[in-house]
Amino acid sequence: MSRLTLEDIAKKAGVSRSTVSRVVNNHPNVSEDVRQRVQRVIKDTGYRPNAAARTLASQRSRMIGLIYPKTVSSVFADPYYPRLTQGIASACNQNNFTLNLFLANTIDEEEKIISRVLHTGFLDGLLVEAGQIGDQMIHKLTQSEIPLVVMGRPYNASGVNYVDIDNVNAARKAVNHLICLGYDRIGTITGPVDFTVGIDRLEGYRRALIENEIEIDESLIAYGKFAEEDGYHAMKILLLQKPRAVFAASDLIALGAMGAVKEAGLRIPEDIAFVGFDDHPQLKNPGLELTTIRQPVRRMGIRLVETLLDVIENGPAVARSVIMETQLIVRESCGAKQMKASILGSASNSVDVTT
Amino acid sequence: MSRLTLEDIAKKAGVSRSTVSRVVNNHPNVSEDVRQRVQRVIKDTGYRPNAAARTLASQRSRMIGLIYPKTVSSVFADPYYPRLTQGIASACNQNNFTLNLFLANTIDEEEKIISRVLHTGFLDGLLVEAGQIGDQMIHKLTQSEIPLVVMGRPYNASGVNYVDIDNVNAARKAVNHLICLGYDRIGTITGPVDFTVGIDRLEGYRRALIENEIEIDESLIAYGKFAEEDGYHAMKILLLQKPRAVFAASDLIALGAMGAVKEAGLRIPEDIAFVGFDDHPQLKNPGLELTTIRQPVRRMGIRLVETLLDVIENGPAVARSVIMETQLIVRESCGAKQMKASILGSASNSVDVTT
DNA sequence: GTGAAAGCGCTAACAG
DNA sequence: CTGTTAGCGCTTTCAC
Repeated sequence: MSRLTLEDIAKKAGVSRSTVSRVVNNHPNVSEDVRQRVQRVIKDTGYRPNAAARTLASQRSRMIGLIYPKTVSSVFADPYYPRLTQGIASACNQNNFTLNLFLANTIDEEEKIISRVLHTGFLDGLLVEAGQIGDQMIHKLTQSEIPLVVMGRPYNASGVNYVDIDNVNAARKAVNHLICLGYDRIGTITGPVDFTVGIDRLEGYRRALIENEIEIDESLIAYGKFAEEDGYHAMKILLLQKPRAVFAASDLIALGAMGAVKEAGLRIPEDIAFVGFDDHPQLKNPGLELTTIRQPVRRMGIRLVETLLDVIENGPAVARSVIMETQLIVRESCGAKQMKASILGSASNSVDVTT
Repeated sequence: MSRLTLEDIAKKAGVSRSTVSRVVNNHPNVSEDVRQRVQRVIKDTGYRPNAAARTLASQRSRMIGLIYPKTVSSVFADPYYPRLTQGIASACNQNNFTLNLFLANTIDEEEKIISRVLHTGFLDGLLVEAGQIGDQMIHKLTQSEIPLVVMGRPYNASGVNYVDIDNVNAARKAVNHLICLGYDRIGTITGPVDFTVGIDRLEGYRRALIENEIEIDESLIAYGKFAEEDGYHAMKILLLQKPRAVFAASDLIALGAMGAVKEAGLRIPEDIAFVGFDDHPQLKNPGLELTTIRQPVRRMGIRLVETLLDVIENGPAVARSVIMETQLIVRESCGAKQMKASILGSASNSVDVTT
């Protein structure tokens, strides 16, 4: 228990309370010897300032909130969120901030969280997952003055700070890779199209085809969410269209889809080639190395915090939008490695192209 | 912004600050009409008390901390932790507590977190993952007076509160199921044996064999961590011993191991039967339904919070240890369903046996 | 049942 | 460079 107060330290060091406060807060106006003396006492006694008192007096808590709306907290176990959360937590540690986690399961919980977070004033800033299109959470949060950064581009992005990747171009890059490898009948299994990320990756697929003057065949587009079983079921349907290659909007989708392909007795990539999206390290499938788009999830978490601290520090005058780089990681599932050198050459060009 | 203070509300309602405070805190000594009047004003103005001021004055913050030590935060993306965290977050919402998340990546971060959490006095209690055996985190935390509940039985459990399942008996139940089905040469792939959970599940495997007077063949024990690739690599080795059935200490291990089995051209369960551990819903493998031990991870999270609130409320006089129930879930991978009715009968007996 | 008053432990002017 | 002095907004005795 932090029974010790500033007063106690002041007494022991033979100075006033304010001087101790200055030392604790690294204020410049303290003579070197006094600083030393006070720091000694602090160290010897193990004194730590009381957080609540500090917050009350300074109106800053060094706490930020991390909100996952109900539309995403149900899929919180998707490797994406833990990884992102790790990055966020890491950056908080780095900057001596404390992270408050809010997972909303129901619309009621969302309301409760919003009201708590906005009005009790114990948070310096807020990180919110973009969530489903039409979700009112972000809208409500922007009404208030609290510094806010959104994870993922919100549907109506005007004036709100966010950190994201360029999903359209990343997906385009993935599909272009398949086109470069010479495949025809390239299909896709989409993510949820009521999230910008799902829409954007589908849009990227379309653009790649259009750019290469390939007609878009709607029957080669199967709709899913991001989960493994979505991939499995969507692939079952897609198989009827006999695609030669598939761009899956997430690694999890790719995993499920590849399961369906194997079940059908087909080989990967000889019969159907795959490119996924995410490159989650923990999804390493030892049997089949997945070609995929790597997004720097952990670093995005760090960047989110840094952006938020910037807003907290320097005000919200300009809206920040940070776009992180992605990278095509070529492994076995796309068939590039099996192909002859000449094609490999043109394919490996795309490896280093970042959005 | 919570520009409004108690004072403002008091003025508007024509009462004193203390009365408003009483209303806010549901104190009994307020006449009904005054209570009504004050509540009206609060509602109309949208007043919310300032959290820092409250904490400072009352010495209670309604915040609890959730700490993942460095030995587990690296595997935070294992579905177990997100699920547990969901349960914890949900219970916090339920009880109007705020959750502070601490993920330690390095030993330095651990130190920093401990010191912050113990001495700045802004937390009413603490939840800590048990972590690796020999980890000093819990030891350090128990030194302080702060209410503490550990997730998973700590290695030296004397006097510390914890919530866990009975890993030994759950594993025993799983292996017994395989024995009942008539398999010989039952192997296991363990979890990390520097965690109590890894040790306990291995112990359960051993006990089941001993109980049934089956000699333990150490070459049928392959050591892994909990990850999918551990399962894959361990199985590669185990295959040389030609096991007829395998108890995997986690679903992820089972997944990886089954991949290796398929790669070897063997069938599940006809050639090798499997039982896993966890029953993570998001790991539904559409190709092969895994027989496994279900542990109520989300409910464990809820229970952790409830136990902690109990300690906060009623003091640490008695040490709480809560053991949650587990359940054997019979699906395809163990081969029970393919077997003839008589054997099925005896097997299904074990289905409802809970620890 | 209600109000007055004294802090909770700290920060931040303001003098000096 | 240092000390004094007000608060930050709330809870909580203690009188009445």
